[in-house]
Amino acid sequence: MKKGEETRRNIIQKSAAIFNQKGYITTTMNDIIQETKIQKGGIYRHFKDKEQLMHEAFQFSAETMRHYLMASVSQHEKAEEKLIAFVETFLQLSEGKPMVGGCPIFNAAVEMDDLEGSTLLPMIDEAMGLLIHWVEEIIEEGIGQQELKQSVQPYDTAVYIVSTLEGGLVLGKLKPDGQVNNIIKNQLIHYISMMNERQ
Amino acid sequence: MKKGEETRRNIIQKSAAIFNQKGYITTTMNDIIQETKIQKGGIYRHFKDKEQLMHEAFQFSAETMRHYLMASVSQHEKAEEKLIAFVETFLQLSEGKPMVGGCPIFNAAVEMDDLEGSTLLPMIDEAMGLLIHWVEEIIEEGIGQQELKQSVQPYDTAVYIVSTLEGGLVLGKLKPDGQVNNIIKNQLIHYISMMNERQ
DNA sequence: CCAAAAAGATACCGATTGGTTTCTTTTATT
DNA sequence: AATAAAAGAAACCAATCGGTATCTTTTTGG
Repeated sequence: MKKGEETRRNIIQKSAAIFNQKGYITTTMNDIIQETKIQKGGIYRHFKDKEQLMHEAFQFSAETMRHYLMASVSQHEKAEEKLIAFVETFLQLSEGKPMVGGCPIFNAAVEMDDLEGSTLLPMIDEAMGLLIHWVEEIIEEGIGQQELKQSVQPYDTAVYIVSTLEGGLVLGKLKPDGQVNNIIKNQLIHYISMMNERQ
Repeated sequence: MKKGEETRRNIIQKSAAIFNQKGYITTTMNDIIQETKIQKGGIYRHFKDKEQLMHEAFQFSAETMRHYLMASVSQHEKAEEKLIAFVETFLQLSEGKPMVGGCPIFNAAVEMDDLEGSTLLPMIDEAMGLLIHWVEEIIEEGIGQQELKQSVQPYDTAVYIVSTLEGGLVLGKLKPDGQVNNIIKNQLIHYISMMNERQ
């Protein structure tokens, strides 16, 4: 890999972490300079403006999270196990895995959803849609394999699970003793177990 | 009421709405000037700095939401009905009632929870604690009145309900057709009904 | 109705914002 | 090793940030 491409990725990676903690608008180019140790001229050689860097950093964050979740979920065969793995892996975000600052899609959604003219919003919308659709597919497959009850509604269930996880992650950050995460995890696992065909 | 006090409240009210949509740090004094039609000198006569205005605006928003929820919940006698009223009234935030921009406590939490030195964070923490504790009390009373099952854990259930509502509210804003709100509402009402002593 | 006090407008301040220009250094290719 | 191209540093830019000082207007209490 050429040198330039390497620093380019480094800038995206570093700034993605800052964006996810401080927010996209709140984060300044000086914040990124401080973290990357690359001067303004060096950064603006790789990105035409802050907006482009925001876009690429967001996509990087969303992808990172998808891959991390995917690696965990794909280790299981049954739908119920996949869903539990999804829940547990998602809640690892509270421990900074695979990134600090919580769910990047959700954080960006809260920051941007009331701002007019946000060019990031379509990307956020798509990334959240992907996440929900993925859970939906896991459930659909589980129903097809007759592991989950036929009465389960895949989309509704996916929206419900993701909503609870996202909300719980934020509430857990206010009381950082891990108690909230355990509550959300236990309640969701119980909820998922109720979808099982047997019992 | 004296004239000054009137404008003071007006500034708090207007800026609270902007803060809840644009975020506290992102909102500029010029945004507030534009909305209140009061010049900078006029505003800074009532508030020593932006931080003080942020604090008072947040408390105003949190109180407004509490009062709105309280007015709805207190109309019911039984715990199950109270909880359902809480869920339905909370989700009215998606329609801008009693304020635009979603839940002010949660929005502020997402914005501030990773920022160091945020003087707003303790207030956010307290406001969210109040909200959860209130739901917890409704559940405790319901158990005491033998309306809800003894096996129900008040705190855990309160955290779970609020998490789902908060997450669902944000997800609903990305797809503003009201579908997500209906899903969250139906699932939570079903969840609450399972806590009922009979059935 | 009048003076004192309160409220508000205007103009300004230094610091910081995102962004650009220019110059130097490093990397890659022959 | 020489040279061109790529990468990065440094200095600078106008615009905007939060905040202040000063002046004018409006409200208030006697």
